[in-house]
Amino acid sequence: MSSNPTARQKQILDYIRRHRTRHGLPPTVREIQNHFGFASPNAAASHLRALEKKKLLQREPGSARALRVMGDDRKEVTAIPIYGDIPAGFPDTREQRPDGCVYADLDSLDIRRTARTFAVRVRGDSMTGAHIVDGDLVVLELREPNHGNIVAALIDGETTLKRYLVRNRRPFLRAENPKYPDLIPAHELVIQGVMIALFRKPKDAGRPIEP
Amino acid sequence: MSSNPTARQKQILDYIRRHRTRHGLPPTVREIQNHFGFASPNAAASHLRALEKKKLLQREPGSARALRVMGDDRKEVTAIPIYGDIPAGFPDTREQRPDGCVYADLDSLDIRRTARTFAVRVRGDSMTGAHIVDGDLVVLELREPNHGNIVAALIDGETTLKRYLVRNRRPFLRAENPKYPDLIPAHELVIQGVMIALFRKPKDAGRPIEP
DNA sequence: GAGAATACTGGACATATGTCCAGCAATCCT
DNA sequence: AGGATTGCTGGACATATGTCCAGTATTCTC
Repeated sequence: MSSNPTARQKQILDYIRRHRTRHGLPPTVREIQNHFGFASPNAAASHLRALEKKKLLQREPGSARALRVMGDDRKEVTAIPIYGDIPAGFPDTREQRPDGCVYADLDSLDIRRTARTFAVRVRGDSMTGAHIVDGDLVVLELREPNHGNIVAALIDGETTLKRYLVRNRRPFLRAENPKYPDLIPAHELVIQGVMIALFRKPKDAGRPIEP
Repeated sequence: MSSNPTARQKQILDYIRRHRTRHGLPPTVREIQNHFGFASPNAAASHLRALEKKKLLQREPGSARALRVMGDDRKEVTAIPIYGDIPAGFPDTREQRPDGCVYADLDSLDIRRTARTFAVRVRGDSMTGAHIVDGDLVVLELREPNHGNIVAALIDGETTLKRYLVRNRRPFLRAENPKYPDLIPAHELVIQGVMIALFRKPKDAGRPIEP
């Protein structure tokens, strides 16, 4: 019976979430009022009432800031392991040691829980034509690729990112960089994953000294 | 000057932590009082005062439940609001309506909790030279840009992504695409944010039909 | 066209909550 | 011995905060 929020109600929910992560606690009714410029606290309160009715929010009557956005606990943060170097035989062996993890929610990445997802740090310039550059973190899903997908493939014991193409029913790999030739697999094509997301943190994001 | 808590003060800190993870928000002074069986709220309040003095706790005077255990910045997922369209005057006006949120952990993005962070959906091809393409989600931080940073700037009432450069002490903007000329600001340069991360979910990440 | 839901304004009230003052006993420091 | 710190009791106050009532306008729904 939990219906969907209206556009306005979605904004309220987002504000509550944002306030919680920024300040460590949910906002008060009047903080919501001020943020949205309401003239009365009742405007905010009635939104909360509506959201509670829709079971999108839980409240504790009479208790300050006692707001709990439902489904936020369910908003699972997936830990995606980062493999700097993928050895042969992946993903059957379990000896890989992730160089860390990146955390993101399922909705943002459109990740299916059942899927095996991992990330690779991109090295080289073989995919600059697809605007994937050295240092990027590419999130991959373990599945069969479709024509045109960008995939991580195992070639000569090394993992590289290439575009997966099919011509005359024969799959081959193409680097998105004229410097590199197409790769026609001699025997078998080992696809380790299909790109579903990209994550970049510029190195030059220099920050001023903290005050 | 941050000394160590006494045994009792440690219990207080632990209770605050536990309450926060269990209920989603820190306790009130009187909730602490009741939990420890104090006869007066002042008993709890003076503990909080002592903890704040030792810099183990941060409080917001006059604000309910505004307790923050220091050094407790766990791996928390930040909700970053996505602004599809940023109106003039941002960020002073409060009329912005996020089109949603993207969630990521603080470590991945190197986000400071105090910083104001938001995201913009990239439109156009003005930054393809920097490998930022249409549809990308750019995470920005509200701060002064440095030479070479990629920034969101307000030009003619529209927000566009450009590289921020300084020559002869004069700042100007450069699109990373030869199609577009440099932008020398006539009067004032309105910088809305500095890029700290990029997030891409390929549209062509075609998936096979779910079983 | 009636009714419900949404999205508010405006004012008011009860209480939840942070804070302050005065005081007491025990412990630690020097 | 004396002062500072800790750990409380007891009472009180100001306000921060949740909540309620009445009313208006718009949009959606059937």
